[in-house]
Amino acid sequence: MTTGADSTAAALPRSTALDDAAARRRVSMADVAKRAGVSAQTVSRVSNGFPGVVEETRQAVLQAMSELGYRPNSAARALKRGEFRSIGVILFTLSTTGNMRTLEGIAASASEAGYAITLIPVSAPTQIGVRSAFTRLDELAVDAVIVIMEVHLLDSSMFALPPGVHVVVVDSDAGDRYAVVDTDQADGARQAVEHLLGLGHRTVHHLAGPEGSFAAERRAKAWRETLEASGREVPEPLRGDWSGESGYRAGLELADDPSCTAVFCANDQMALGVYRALRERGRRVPEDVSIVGFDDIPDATAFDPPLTTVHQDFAEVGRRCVEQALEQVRGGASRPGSTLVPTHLVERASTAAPPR
Amino acid sequence: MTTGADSTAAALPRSTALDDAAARRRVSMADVAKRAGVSAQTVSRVSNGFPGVVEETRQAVLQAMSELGYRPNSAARALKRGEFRSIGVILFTLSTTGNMRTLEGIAASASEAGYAITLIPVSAPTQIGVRSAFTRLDELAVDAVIVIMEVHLLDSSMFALPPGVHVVVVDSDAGDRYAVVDTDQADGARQAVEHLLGLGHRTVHHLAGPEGSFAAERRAKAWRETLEASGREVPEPLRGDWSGESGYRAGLELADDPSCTAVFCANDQMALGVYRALRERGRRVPEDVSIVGFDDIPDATAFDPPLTTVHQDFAEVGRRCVEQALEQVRGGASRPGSTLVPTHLVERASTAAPPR
DNA sequence: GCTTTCGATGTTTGCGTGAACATAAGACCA
DNA sequence: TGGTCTTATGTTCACGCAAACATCGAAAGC
Repeated sequence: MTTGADSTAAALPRSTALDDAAARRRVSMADVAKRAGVSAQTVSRVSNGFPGVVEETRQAVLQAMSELGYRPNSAARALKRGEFRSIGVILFTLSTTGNMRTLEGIAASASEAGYAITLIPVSAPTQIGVRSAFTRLDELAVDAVIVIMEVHLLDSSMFALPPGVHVVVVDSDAGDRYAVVDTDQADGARQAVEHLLGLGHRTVHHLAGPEGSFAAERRAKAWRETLEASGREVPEPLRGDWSGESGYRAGLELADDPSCTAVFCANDQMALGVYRALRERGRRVPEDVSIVGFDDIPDATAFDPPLTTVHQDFAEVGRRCVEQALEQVRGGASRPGSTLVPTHLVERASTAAPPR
Repeated sequence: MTTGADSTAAALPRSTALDDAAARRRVSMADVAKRAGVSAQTVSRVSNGFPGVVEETRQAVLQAMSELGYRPNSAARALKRGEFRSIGVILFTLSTTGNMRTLEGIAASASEAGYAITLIPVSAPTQIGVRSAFTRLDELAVDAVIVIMEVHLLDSSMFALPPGVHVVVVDSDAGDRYAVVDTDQADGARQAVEHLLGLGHRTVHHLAGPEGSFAAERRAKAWRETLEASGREVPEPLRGDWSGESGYRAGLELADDPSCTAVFCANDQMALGVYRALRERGRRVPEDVSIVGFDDIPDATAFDPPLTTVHQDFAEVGRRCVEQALEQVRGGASRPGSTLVPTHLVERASTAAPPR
């Protein structure tokens, strides 16, 4: 860039050079003020909609603004106000329905509250990846951070958390240390299992999510406890990695077990894989085997048969996250504690009474 | 968190009231400078890794920084430097594989280049929604904007685009006005159709995306042209809205048409719905009807049968977007023109020769 | 021994805003 | 008519940082 010469010229009231400089440099309040024949402060007042500016002046300023194409400089604003009006979101992947939807909810609520969202991607779900994301926070213009991630990855990094940055965590059990928002996964799992037991199944098999996932753990735990509470036998759970592929592999095992009449899958995608495996083995859903999923992805209605699954209100999760974050920003204090968003079972066509 | 008091106490060995005030304020370079016994400028040099600071001094500054928990104030930095090091992304929904993946790609590339991503959600895919998103741009700290959206919604709003903001558009035909990045959808559609014709199908039916979608139009157009180029009959295309539900409804029609032996679906989710409709009507995939999708969503391998589909490299799209955006930021000029990312057909098990 | 040079560090300044304070010009009342 | 409010507008300054320039001390060259 070689604007140096121009800006120097701008200091001197000259003709062409000045125009050039003004064109190159961004329009500031001072430019608008000069054009409108008022002081910069008056421009500021108009810009912020403050009272005490007579209508005539206001119009003159407004006109000068639009003529010059004035945009307030948010850096200067942030510097002056000491806040950025932006919330950072740290996450590893958008590839799961939950994360994606939660992010959407966050984005919607934040923009409604006049806050921007700054995405902080984590390159890899490792301590190093997470740590580097948090390091990047140092130079990021955010007032609060929402972490969508298994918090056990964070433990050691969290100590490096810059003070003054408020944190809300999703999908974690760190309610003792941070503000946590999540869906009531345990209750969702309970509803799923009880629904199947209510249909007459002797017990319910479980295709769990990967190890190390709190979501998977919570769902598995609630499944087990619900069975135990009813005095049912608890079959050995299978494990997938959330993918349809892994569901298919697990489904093959399940299909070979004639005692298996009901499966609670930890997410919908794995359920899709299970469908395929069962069909391949000649077992019908729901006549021979009932399936319940978790998430209620949009495609669940297009599954064949449409999937009975546990619906999670991710938009609400996002909303609460922002709510918590802003509360902290405004209150200045961190407030540990959990917020649970209710889940509910959506009954479609993949469950039925067991075969006799 | 109330650790502030400690660090302040160290900086200013004075009374409580003062400590409190300083604790509330963020640590600035001046604080670090005082603590380390150097000038603020030296702190700045260390902070930016500039040369000309003797190792001993550097260490002292570094130590003072960490003792005080110093974080550079990015607002002040942006104000001084005249750039934000942030790219805005305007999009309506994350709910489609493409948008989500593209966003991921953008986020990854941007953070690699030292840029942050600011999400600018559009509340509704209407002129008003889009316009308000662009208006919000005024107060947003971004150097460039990537628009992931059907550009025909933008037309009139674009005139209000603040000067000095560079734009890259995804999924659009506005290559004459803006820098556009997209996958080579026409070629993908061509490959899909030719694959089916190559298997011996007389013609290929098409389940198109919604009206007004450029992606849908492009795919439909290429489908038609490929058929025409081979001198095949062009059946009336059906229309869905990208959802599995709409695919199911269209599939029902398709199933009733005995002449239909091959369907090219404009996306994978609709293909899933078609699967279900065909199965309900007793038509097998691929023995009776071959299906090809578009997108290659992760679940495509878990479909039953695994779906043959057109793969799009969204990560690459995101990468190119950032590349284009940064080029504009650095070059200062807007550069219209299209960048096409190749697509390719992934053959799985949903296609076969037609029944005889 | 005296300047010259250069490397390390300090001082000044201004980026664009908006809070706080200052001023000017009427309006109103006694 | 003089004084007191009120209202509209202007001035000053600081936010935190870093570019530009200034200074200082020591090593190098004569």
